[in-house]
Amino acid sequence: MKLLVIDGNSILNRAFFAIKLLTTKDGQYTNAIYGFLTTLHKLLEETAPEAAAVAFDLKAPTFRHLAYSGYKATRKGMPQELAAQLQPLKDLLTLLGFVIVTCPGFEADDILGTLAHACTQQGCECMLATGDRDSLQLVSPCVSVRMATTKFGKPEVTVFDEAKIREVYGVNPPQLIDIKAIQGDTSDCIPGVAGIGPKGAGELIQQFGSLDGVYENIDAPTIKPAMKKKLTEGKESAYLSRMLGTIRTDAPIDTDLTHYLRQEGNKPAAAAMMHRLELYSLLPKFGLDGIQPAAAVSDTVQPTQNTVLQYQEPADLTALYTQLKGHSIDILVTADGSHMLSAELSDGQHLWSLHAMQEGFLPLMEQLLADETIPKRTDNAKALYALTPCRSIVFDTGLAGYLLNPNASDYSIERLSQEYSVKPYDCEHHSPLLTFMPLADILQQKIADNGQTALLQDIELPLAEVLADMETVGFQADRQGISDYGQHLQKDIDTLQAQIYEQAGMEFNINSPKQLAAVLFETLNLPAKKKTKSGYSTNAEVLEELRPYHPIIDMILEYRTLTKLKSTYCDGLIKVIGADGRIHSNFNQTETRTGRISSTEPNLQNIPVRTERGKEMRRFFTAKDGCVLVDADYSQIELRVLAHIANDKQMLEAFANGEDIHTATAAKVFGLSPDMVTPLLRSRAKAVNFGIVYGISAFSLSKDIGVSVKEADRYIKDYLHLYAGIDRYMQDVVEQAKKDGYVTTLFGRRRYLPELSSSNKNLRSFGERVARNMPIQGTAADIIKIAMIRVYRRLQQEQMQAKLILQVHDELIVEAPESEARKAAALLSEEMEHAVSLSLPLTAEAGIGKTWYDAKT
DNA sequence: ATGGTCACG
DNA sequence: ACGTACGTGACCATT
Repeated sequence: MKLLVIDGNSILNRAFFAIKLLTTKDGQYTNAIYGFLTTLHKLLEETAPEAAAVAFDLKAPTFRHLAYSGYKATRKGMPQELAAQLQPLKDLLTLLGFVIVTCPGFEADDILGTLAHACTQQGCECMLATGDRDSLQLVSPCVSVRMATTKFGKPEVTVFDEAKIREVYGVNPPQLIDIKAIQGDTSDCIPGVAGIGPKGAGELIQQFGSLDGVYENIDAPTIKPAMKKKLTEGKESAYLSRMLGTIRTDAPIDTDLTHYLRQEGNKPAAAAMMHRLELYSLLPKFGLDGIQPAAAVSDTVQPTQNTVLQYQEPADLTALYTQLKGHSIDILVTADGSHMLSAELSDGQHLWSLHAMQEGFLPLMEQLLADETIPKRTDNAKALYALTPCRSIVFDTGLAGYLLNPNASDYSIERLSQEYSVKPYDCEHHSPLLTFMPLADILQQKIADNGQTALLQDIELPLAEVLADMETVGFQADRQGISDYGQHLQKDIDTLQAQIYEQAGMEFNINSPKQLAAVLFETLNLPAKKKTKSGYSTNAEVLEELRPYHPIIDMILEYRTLTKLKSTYCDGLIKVIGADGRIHSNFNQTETRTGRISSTEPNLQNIPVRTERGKEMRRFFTAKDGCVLVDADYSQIELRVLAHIANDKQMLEAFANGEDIHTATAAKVFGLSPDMVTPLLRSRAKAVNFGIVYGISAFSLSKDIGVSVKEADRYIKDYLHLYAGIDRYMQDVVEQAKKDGYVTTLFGRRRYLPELSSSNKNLRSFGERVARNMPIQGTAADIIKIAMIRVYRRLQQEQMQAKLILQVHDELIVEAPESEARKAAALLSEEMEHAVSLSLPLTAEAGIGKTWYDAKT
């Protein structure tokens, strides 16, 4: 039989330091777990053992620690980021069917020694896997060591048998103990003999065979007087070191090797755990692809009711509606990936489970969903609204999950059931029938506990309908116009490409940062500035500085601009224009950590505007025949929100007086009258205003506005002195966040910040910046969401044809018949300005035009 | 799949 | 001494 014994701590440690920190969206660190499991997988493939054990240290000091009091002194505790991964790894290994072995008073390598010894006695082959060279002393005819390392994130394994050790160290494995006894090992706090290193120690043992041999021959002529002196003075230390360095083989652990035979484990639970750790690439490596992850893995939360539900065969569905109408009934409508509906209905005693394949299902659902008197819960309100008119949708598990913690990427009922450890109802005859009602109950309770009920019911749920409508309506696009513009761009791109090749003296792929860097910094010998992980950076900021050195730089910058426009906007947009001539973007409501919505396939929230040539794209976003576009955007919404939240007198006053905030800031900071503020000073003040919202640093500000770090630091200090309320807010919000573990917006939206308790300074600083920024960005997001709902409802109430079609964070676009244009514009800015009442006014100005380009004010 | 780059607020 | 502004998504090259 072949037994694989793994030094868990050693391999976990190596993996942790070899792989950059990874976290799940919930903040669970996973890099060491990931590295450990890839190494484990490689070991299993290479050694195919029938039995396996994973050894771990326990925290308590071992006997060897106690034997030498200096031992612990320099040994640092493991970083918190690593410690947090230990228990999850052990749990996962157990679920994967591995036996975990620990032993109080013994270290992991003593367990390796003990199991190796047991194998030797029982005539089994033993393979030890570790990252630590100490274990090499255990190698024997039936014991080999797999030295595991991680290179560039990939596991590597070197096999050490007796021959290999003789080749590398020139001695037999047990003699390694004696070498170490002389040379010592600072990392293990083994003193050795002062003044003798690896070379001297190795020669001595090779010559005399052992530590005893050395001291028996201490007068031998090959030992020079200086060496003899060191050895004599260090004799006691040498023997102590040998004791410390000898791995024990007598740990009181289970040595019945059959107990380590590999087991199946609990595959669904293991798969669920890997999903939770977001280690998707490992699923196939452990035979877990295609395994349905366990729906519930923990017993910590019981279903809210202990009702035993009687499963009812779905009967005649038309009759069912009549039966249900007027009774208090719980309905949960779920939409699968392709928005195919199913439903669960319960009257407290019975459970009906309905699906789309049943005769009469859709008509029943449409009737149920449209019935205002019947409250319904769902896992995807937006999908329901997109499918059919709905009334009284009172709860959405996905939106609730998102509000409870936006640091996740998946708000499916399946994943939420795991996160909140919800068990299915116990349902007679069909046990366990999966129902998500208990999950909905728990989420609803948690939303209430968090004070987020209004946020859910009054903002997110109504918004789902608005977004569904925006997606359905779409934005008309001028396909021919885009195509012509693309052709025009392509001509210029071809010309530029030829010129670039000529300047470079060769042809290469300009789109490849790697090849471009080679041309610029090697062929043309331009001064390289910034580096990235994989080479020299060629981004616009770097190129900008290189412009004076070579005419090719301008061409490349131009080429980048044009190819971006061509590929992302011309080619990209043409691909997604529907048969109706309109672009139907997807507006995701549970994507961002701040509460903003995001737009995909295509992203309509990053259509160019900052340069004239890019802005041209907006001419191809048009109103349909007989209609115009009405576009309104908030003026400085984030700074206004900041002024409100921080309750900063100076800034509130500036806004209340209708001043230009950047000019006002410049005037105050530089002590000038507003009409003395030059454009340069205003732009610097503007950069500081932006920087403040992002959680400024002097370094970044200096880079942004091109002054020294010292000068930038002065600006920030003066700014915070002037706006004392903002200064206080920026300190308070971080302090509060550290206390609570999360920050919130004015409307109770939360973001948890595990980064704040990281031991990594950069990560912690990041957390602090986020703590300062999220309440501002998030509150602005809340406000425009409220405005969207109000605009949507007003347009309905006024029975207008106009439709809301796009949101770009601080901007709303309505497509309206020409006859409604002025009314729509007034309505739009009115609803945006009055969406909420703050201690300063919000302003939104509307523009009207045939295209987006023309409508934007 | 990841990194580099660049488009937006 | 180091790395540095918040939030997104798409495209391309490379692995």
